[in-house]
Amino acid sequence: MDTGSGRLRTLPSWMLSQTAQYAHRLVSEGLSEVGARGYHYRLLTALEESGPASQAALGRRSAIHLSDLVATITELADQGLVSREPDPADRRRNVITITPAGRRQLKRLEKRIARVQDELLAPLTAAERDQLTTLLTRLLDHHARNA
Amino acid sequence: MDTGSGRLRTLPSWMLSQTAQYAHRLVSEGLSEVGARGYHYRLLTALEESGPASQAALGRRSAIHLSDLVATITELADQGLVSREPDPADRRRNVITITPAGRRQLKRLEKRIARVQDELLAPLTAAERDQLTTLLTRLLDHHARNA
DNA sequence: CTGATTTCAGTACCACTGAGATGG
DNA sequence: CCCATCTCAGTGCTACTGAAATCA
Repeated sequence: MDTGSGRLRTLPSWMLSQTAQYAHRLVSEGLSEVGARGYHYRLLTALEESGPASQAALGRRSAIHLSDLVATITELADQGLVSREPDPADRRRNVITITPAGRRQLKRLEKRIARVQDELLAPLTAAERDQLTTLLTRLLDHHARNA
Repeated sequence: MDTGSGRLRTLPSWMLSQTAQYAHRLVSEGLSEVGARGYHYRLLTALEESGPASQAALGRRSAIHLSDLVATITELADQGLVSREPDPADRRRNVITITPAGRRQLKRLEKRIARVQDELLAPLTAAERDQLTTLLTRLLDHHARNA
């Protein structure tokens, strides 16, 4: 991957994009070894944290657009990792539930994700990693508020 | 934009992706006010820094994939911001040159990009901004070497 | 022949928009 | 009628892959 030269290299927005791209590549590679992609990990994680939920609720937790969620759930359901059942209490809704196979897959994904974080931050000390996440949190909070 | 909840929020790769997404949105909005997009700014900047150059050289400097560069140059040429001339010395090559109109456009883009950096980093002090860019530089250097 | 350059066509991922159908 | 939910189809940006044509 080419990181560019000149002014670009010192432009904060550019540095962030580049770093995020390395992160994305590492994550994608890690997940594809297990036949998954980012949306799968995000959805399965949200599902395990919140328990069975409607698609709308999962969309919020996983930060996946509802339109994309439809296809993502279909993919996971085809692999038997989640089930999609109509909600008897509210027939507009589907209730999505993680299956035992889904939990096993999530465990595998989590291992790979953890390894990837370490690769990503390899050149930083523990203190520096904290510094970085603190600064990023500040930025995220600010922009989430001023959305 | 939804930033997600749970474990996701503390995952470094996720925080980087999210911050980069805010950055990307701000940049895109800033540039689209002048009818441009990221590739245009990157290409024009590379062109002003290096002078007239072949497409291959520009691809390296601007970190734009050669396949995408073809379309980008065509777009800029259609707007009269760059010219594409065959190189008399090596007929495989095109020589791309920025036009006066291209320079004027680049000035406008630079102003907007500078404003965007400030919006992006608004919640950080000058010292914290330095901290952030230093940490990101460390990461980028590391991953660029171990490419 | 080898290798550099340009071009074209298509893929992938993530985010988003708009419209329609169903149902509370 | 209004609103939430789900689905479908399509767009945009960035990055990338593979293959062909041109020519030093």
